[in-house]
Amino acid sequence: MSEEKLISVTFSDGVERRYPAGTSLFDIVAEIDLGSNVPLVARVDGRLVDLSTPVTSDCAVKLLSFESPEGKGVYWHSTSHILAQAVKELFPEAKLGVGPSIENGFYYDFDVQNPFSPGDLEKIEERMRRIVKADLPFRRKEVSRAEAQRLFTSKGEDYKVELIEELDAEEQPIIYQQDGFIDLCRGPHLPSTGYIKAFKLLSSSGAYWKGNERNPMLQRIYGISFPEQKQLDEYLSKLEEAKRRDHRRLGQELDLYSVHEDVGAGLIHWHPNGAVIRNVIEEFWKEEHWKRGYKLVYTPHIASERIYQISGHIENYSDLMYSPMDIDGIPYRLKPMNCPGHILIFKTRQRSYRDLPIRYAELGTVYRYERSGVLHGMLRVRGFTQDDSHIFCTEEQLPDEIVGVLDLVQFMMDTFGYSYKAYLSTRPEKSIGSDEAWEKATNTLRMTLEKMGLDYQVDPGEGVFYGPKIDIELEDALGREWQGPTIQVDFNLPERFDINYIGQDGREHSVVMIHRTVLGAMERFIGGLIEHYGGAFPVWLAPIQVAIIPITDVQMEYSERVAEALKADLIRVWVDRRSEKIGHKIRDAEIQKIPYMLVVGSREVKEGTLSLRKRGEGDLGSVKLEEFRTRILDEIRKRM
RNA sequence: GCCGAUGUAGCUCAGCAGGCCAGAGCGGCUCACUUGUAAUGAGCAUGUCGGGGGUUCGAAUCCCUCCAUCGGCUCCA
Repeated sequence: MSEEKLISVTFSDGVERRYPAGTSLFDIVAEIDLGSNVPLVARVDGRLVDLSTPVTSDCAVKLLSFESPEGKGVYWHSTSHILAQAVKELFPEAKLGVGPSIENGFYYDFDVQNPFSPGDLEKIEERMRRIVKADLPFRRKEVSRAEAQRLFTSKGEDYKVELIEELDAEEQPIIYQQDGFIDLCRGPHLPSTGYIKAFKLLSSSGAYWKGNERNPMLQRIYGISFPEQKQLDEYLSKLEEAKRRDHRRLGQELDLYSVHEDVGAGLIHWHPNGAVIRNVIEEFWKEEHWKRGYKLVYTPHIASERIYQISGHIENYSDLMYSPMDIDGIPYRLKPMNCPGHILIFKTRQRSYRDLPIRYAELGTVYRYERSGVLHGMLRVRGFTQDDSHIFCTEEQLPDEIVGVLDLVQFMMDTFGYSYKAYLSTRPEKSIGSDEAWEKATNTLRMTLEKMGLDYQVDPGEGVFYGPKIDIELEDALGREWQGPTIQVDFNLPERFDINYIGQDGREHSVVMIHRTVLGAMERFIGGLIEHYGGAFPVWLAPIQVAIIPITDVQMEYSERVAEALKADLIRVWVDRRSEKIGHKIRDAEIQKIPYMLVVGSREVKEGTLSLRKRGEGDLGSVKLEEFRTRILDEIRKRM
């Protein structure tokens, strides 16, 4: 009997086992009972590999199922290969682009004569089902560069050939094959196509090769897959839920806003209901800024082009600015940003160190040219109102100012029920300012985040050219991320505008300038809020806070009296005077997502009470007017 | 801006292998009902069939073009 060498495999749970050298992970897995947690791939000494990989020396192994991010990624990536195989079988002339896994699912890009139709997607799905059923193994093979070149050139896969040419010199091309389908791919992959239990192709669209708009446009197919049909159904119903919450749909149903072709794309008209929400938020915003030492200012919506030459906006942002209009022979522009105006106000007098910090804040409406294809409801528009502020301070004051802004951010986001993550963006390649200034400011931002105990990630090189920044990402009720507050230090404008202050030493010093927004823009923020709340706004924001529902006309007068009493406290009340059955009125109030309903019948009139009903919760029994008034005012005050 | 799809009543949608007055449901209006916690019934009216141009005896339907919207790409508050 030959001497079989045993090697030691340590699993992630600490268990150590011995196997003959050359045993594949797949065979190892077969011996272990892992319950329903089917392993898909493994990390061997930290490297992600196929289960078909043999273990040849002592190693640490971590088996990964669909429950892990890596497992999901591999699962989806393998599904994309199945998609590609199906497409190649049905459309042999299609050329392959790339087909990675993404945050939710996967895609694959193809160069085809005719874009895919919805009917094509069905046919492709059908073909994919056959490939899954055949349970074809994914086979990995390392090939030489020349071999890979020859192989993909002979297949006419120009894009793959391009990818091979771009491989690092030391990187060896790897191909994966299932059945007759061969793809250039780093892997790893599932053991076989049969692992895919439930999948769906979701959409197709154009996408530029390598994401560059000068490159040819390929046709991309998106899809998703899961180990269980139930998970796919859940995912699809989550998509449905997101659709139900879509701010464009709710904006229409709840009569919040509209956009008009005759006015122009991306320009929002706020209806009374939407305007209430905006007004309440703006009042709250102003109040909070007053409390925190900001001074509110207003600046004009158009300005001579000269100011944007000084600020550098013409130079750096001209493609997002609207063309000039001629006024008395001078070119004027619609305001794309509020900063120059605030700076001019700052500069109207000489500032002493005693004046600083100066915090100017403005709900400033700006207009920016957005390409037609990117417009999206209230979230991506061409005219919007930023909750903008510029803080002018000394270098010493910078840390405290950042703390102040972050504290405001936390307070605001807690009020709206968002959780959030912070990102620190450092110096990009193309930038202005000294190394020293960058380092100082970046460190200040970093130290402040740490001091406040905020979790943050560093985005290296993602800062703006004029300074480092902190971005806050919000997570909404559906777990989706939104771009939120941003705090930017600016080394550029103080220099361009030559803004400074007189220090204690009687000499001029340069001002440190911070741009910051907390909500971003009213349009985008409220569009996001609509989805966050699914249209069911908390009482303090609800356009109509109380619906009073008389059962018959006999209770109309009493109802009106109750309404008047509540209106006196600025509570937004509506009396449903329609000659409808109470069930109908309640249904409509629920659909309109009105937080409170007060049902008034003869019993209530006789007893001088109200029958209280809460949105989504149903009948709460009878209350006295005073009792209800106290309750709702308390909720409004607490911004519940 | 690019690729694809869509655009018919206030809303959601049917009609679109060209051909009598363009339809349904919801909503609206009128009338009746006076109602107890998620849809009372009857009647009436819905309209430059996205805009412009063309083909045709005849266009919501076919072609061209512009606009808007939707899904993506690229870009972004």
